Amino acid sequence: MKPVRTGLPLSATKPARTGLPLGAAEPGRSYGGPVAARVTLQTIADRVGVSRMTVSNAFSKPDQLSAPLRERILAAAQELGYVGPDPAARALAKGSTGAVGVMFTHSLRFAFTDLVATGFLGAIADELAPTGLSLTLLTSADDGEIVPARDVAMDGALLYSCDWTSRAVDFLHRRRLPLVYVDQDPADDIPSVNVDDRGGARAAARHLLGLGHRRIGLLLSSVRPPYGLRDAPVVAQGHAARQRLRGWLDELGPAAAELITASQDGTGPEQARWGARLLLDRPDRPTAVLCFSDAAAFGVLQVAAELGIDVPGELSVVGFDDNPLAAQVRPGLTTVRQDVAAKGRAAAAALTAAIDRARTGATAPAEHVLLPTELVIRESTGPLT
Amino acid sequence: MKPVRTGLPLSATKPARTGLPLGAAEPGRSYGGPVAARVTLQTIADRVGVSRMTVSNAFSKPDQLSAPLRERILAAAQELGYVGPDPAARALAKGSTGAVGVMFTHSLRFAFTDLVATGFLGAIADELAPTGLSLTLLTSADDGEIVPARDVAMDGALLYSCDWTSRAVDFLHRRRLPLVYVDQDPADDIPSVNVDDRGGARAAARHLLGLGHRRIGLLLSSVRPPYGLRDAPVVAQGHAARQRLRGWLDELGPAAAELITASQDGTGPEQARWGARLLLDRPDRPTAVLCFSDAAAFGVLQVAAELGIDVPGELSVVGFDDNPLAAQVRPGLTTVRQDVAAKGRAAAAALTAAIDRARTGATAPAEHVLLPTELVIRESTGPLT
DNA sequence: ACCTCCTTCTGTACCGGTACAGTAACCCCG
DNA sequence: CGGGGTTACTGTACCGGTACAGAAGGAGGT
Repeated sequence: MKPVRTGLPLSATKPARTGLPLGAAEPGRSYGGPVAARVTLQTIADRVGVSRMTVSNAFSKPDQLSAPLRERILAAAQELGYVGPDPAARALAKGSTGAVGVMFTHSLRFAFTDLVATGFLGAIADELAPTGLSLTLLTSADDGEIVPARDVAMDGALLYSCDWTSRAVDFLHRRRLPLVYVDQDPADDIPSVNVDDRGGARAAARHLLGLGHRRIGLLLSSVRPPYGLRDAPVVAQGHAARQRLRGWLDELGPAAAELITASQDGTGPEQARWGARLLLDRPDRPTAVLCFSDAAAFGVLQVAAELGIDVPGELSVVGFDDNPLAAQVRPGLTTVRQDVAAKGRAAAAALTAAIDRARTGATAPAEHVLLPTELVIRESTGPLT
Repeated sequence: MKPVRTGLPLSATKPARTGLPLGAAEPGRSYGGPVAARVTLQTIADRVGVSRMTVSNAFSKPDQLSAPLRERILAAAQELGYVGPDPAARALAKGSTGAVGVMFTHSLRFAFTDLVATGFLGAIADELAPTGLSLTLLTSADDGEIVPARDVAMDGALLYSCDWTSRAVDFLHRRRLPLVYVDQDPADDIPSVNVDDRGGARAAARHLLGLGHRRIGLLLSSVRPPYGLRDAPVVAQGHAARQRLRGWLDELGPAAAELITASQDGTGPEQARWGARLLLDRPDRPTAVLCFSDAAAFGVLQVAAELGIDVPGELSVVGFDDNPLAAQVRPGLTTVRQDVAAKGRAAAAALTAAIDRARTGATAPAEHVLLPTELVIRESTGPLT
């Protein structure tokens, strides 16, 4: 007698299979309902007359059994319509799913509309593909019953443009998942990938100063009253935005009397135009504007055109990111390039490394990658006239 | 005595907890290694002095236990650093993960670069968010050890711009996952979402005929020699491409002697330019071109500009999709609009419906959605001169 | 002939939850 | 004061796999 897992109480056992060729196919203990019962490893095992474990090995560890037997098992599986080990069960038993998450605070739509985000994600997808890991898109929504960050099985996650304080991010941490921060304030024990936002911003500011500009507008993101320029490097939303502002102020001087700031909420085109108006409608209109992103800069270019302000004759505009559109708008946008594809590749590599580390129990210190930025001068900036 | 699941052999049991307040925290049976042992439902149960089931209910079915006890349990969980039921285990026990897949044949990068794809995916993401389902991106890659389509746990999947014959698609079917076809030849038993490609193509062709064009070029996708126009409606890759061609031929007449066809491989900009050259370099250059996508049409516009061919003066160009860029290129591209956002919403809705159906065992017939298309006339088409 | 090693397969004990069918205590009612 | 219905919690039996430690049998060495 050998015990066999069945739907019956444990005391019920089945006589051992002899391994002899079977006649008619056993139709899978059909007390599961009128539909065909679920085919599991056990079904195949019974059919072929081997142990469940051997069938498992046939799929997951081919070198653990003889080739002919494996063939027989695979054939039986095919015949019974068994595709392979159930992913959910395997995930539980092995402790690893084949998927990693990417977390956004913004609506997920942002992940597909913003060219900087899509470039980044595309690179991740490409980099992850050969490892066999799939990419799961996570939102920080935590209102519903289901909170992806807490309830989706995954092997690790990328935190990208996330709200630091969201409950979802907290879940991710508390689950002790291998994480990688992208464009976030680095933490000692968590690998991170960042670009040299501050350095790039400095270059942008120096560029304008070199052209003679002194009344320079700064277009910030999500800095609401009562906060002003002094607090902005702290309260602006997003590590990148804060670093960029810091970089500008490094060069311009934090107290520069002639700095004019405006802040927009969010990253959509409407918000960009709104922020642009705040700067361009003023009587003491700046002669140049530094924008926290290209998307924001596009708003400035557009509003300038509407107001009949010549760029770069009357107004210089500098963006950030080198969005693919930056080279295509007229005039071409001077901007600070970051290599989003490289960022994506680095992030994916850091994540797979972190997952490996967690799996093997290795305790290498967390790596912190800082990618360079580069000022790209196009037609939207010119000398003060 | 009540049996308690421990790491010890089954015969070992533990005396029942009395429910009295506990002294020092039991440090989680630390024979798991030097690091803190994993915190599970049982850990919390032992701590609070209730059954594992009650702890499970505290998280998953709040109305199954009294509020004060639930509070105590949640507090203990918090204290022990327990985030919530393990997603993998829950997936196995409940038979549902919180994620659905979207399958691409193209490199995943395509999912993030093609504006038609991103619009579609963004809409899906938006539509799915309130349901709590996460989106997992799947490739049809099946070379590695891990095949996402077979090895990733999910509740259902969308098949989008897929290679019909790929092994990955087959896996998805054989797993009996709830599926929805998008832009695929509909199958009776599987819900599908399509747009009226054929009708739209007819409108495009009629438009050109009405403008007097007779020598019309057709830019196809992935129709390699030895196949010609006659076979193209069958062999062209992608349901949409085939339907569009059929629609053109409906109006132009399949044997129209003056039709000129060219085919490009793939959907990238280079391929588009290459396909465009095939048409425009000929001595019997067509006076108008119907393209299977806007992306291809952009290639035609670009090459025409390079060759000094005036559009629409010497050449009319019609695209397909109404890619967001179609309105922005010069001259504005006449095209057949499909509402990709609506397609995404419909696909997401169909998938959640299919998943519900599978869950409840309901057997409603599969729905087949067909969304309208609309000819959008811009500046790239004009009368034959 | 005996011992060792390797290959191939098996059995048990998990992975960490949930479903479902109890059971005990309490409440209300006639 | 017994019966019927709640409410609150418990026990058992799974979900469908994998890890790991045997066990059986044959090959090879001495």
